[in-house]
Amino acid sequence: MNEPQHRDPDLTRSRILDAAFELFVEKGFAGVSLREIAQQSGVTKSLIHHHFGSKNALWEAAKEKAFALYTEVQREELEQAPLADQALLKGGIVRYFHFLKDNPQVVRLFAWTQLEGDQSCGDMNAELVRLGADRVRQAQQAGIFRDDVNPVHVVTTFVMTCMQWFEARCHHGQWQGIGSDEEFLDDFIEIFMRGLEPR
Amino acid sequence: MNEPQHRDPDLTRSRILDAAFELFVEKGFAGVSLREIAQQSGVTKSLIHHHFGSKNALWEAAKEKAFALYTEVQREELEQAPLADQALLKGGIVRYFHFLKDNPQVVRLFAWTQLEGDQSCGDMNAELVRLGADRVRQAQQAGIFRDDVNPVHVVTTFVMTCMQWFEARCHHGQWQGIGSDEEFLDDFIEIFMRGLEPR
DNA sequence: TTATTAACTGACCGGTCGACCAGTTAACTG
DNA sequence: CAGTTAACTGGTCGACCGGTCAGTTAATAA
Repeated sequence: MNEPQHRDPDLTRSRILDAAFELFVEKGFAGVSLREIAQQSGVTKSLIHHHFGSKNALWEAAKEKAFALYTEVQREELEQAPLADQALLKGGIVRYFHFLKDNPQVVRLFAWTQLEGDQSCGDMNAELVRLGADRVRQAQQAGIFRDDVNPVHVVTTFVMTCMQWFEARCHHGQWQGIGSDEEFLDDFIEIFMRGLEPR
Repeated sequence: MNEPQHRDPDLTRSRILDAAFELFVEKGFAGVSLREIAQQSGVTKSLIHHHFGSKNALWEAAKEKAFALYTEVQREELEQAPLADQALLKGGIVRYFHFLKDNPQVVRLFAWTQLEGDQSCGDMNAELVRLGADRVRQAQQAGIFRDDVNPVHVVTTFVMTCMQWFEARCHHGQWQGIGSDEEFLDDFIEIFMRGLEPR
């Protein structure tokens, strides 16, 4: 039987990273102090420097953690067999929407990096958008989508709407007459998919 | 002829507010110090406290400045005579898009407040959305738009897409195959308007 | 001209920031 | 077992934070 270890650098590292991730998502880079992260993760401030070097490096690590999950899930989705009919394309949108709903931290971290002007995660998205645009192009060639619009713009519209829905929740949450996540998604898909139908 | 005044409190106030606005838009509330604002506006830090009381109050004043412009322009737009045909509705979207393009600071300040969880400017938007939804409802009743979707969702989709386009510019700016502002707007309107056509 | 008000200054406050470092201790290696 | 490495601690650094205050100066009202 393994005796309980007094030291576990991997665990320590991940506890720091988890706490940093949570706090950065909540308040952004400038809004969080290393002392806060140290307290929340139950380690000393010096240990953070020991494991990550600086606040900036920790921030980069937190972003990487979030976007690794995002990239992995989306690439897996996009590298499946081409979606042959409208119902499957619709399913792709629904799954993307629910991924964001289940991972609101990713959405917030995206937003923080956007405001920072950080291009790195835009670059990371670039390949996913390329794959998505390929899918749209296939659907256009198959006659499922109209072919007089830029496939990249189709993907962009759909991605941005889903992102902004969750990012702006605190804004539109109080609007009179607005529906639930699912009701909004239904209406958006209705409009979006019909707008993409060939004449 | 007026002799040049040695003191001009109104000018001082507005110079502070302008500098604060610019810096808050750039870096957010937590990312800006009063010393920075003092330096940029050419006044002493104490004067900022004299005119605004605290950093928080200055932040509120900066938000108010941005959103006053936004609200005024949009209300004016929405209180015109009801838009009777598709071309006019399309024109409303185009004007909104270009307003955001011409006032990127407003978009960024919206984004900062969203991440802060500030509901006040969501509330401010609420009335505009109500007016917009009324317009959509009128178009539905006139048979210009399909009537099987929630009018609030129509407005929300359109507002969010325009907002996110400019907010996420640093992300999608590098994507391969993406078009200019105008090309994206054309495609979005194409999809969105056709998606709203009655069967 | 004088009194009052308010714009404005510079110094200073306690507190927090990220970073650094010398020293300690536990785990690993040969 | 001794020797090396690295995880970990506590204390400290200079810089900067938002805010306060006593004092000065310019505009204004009586």
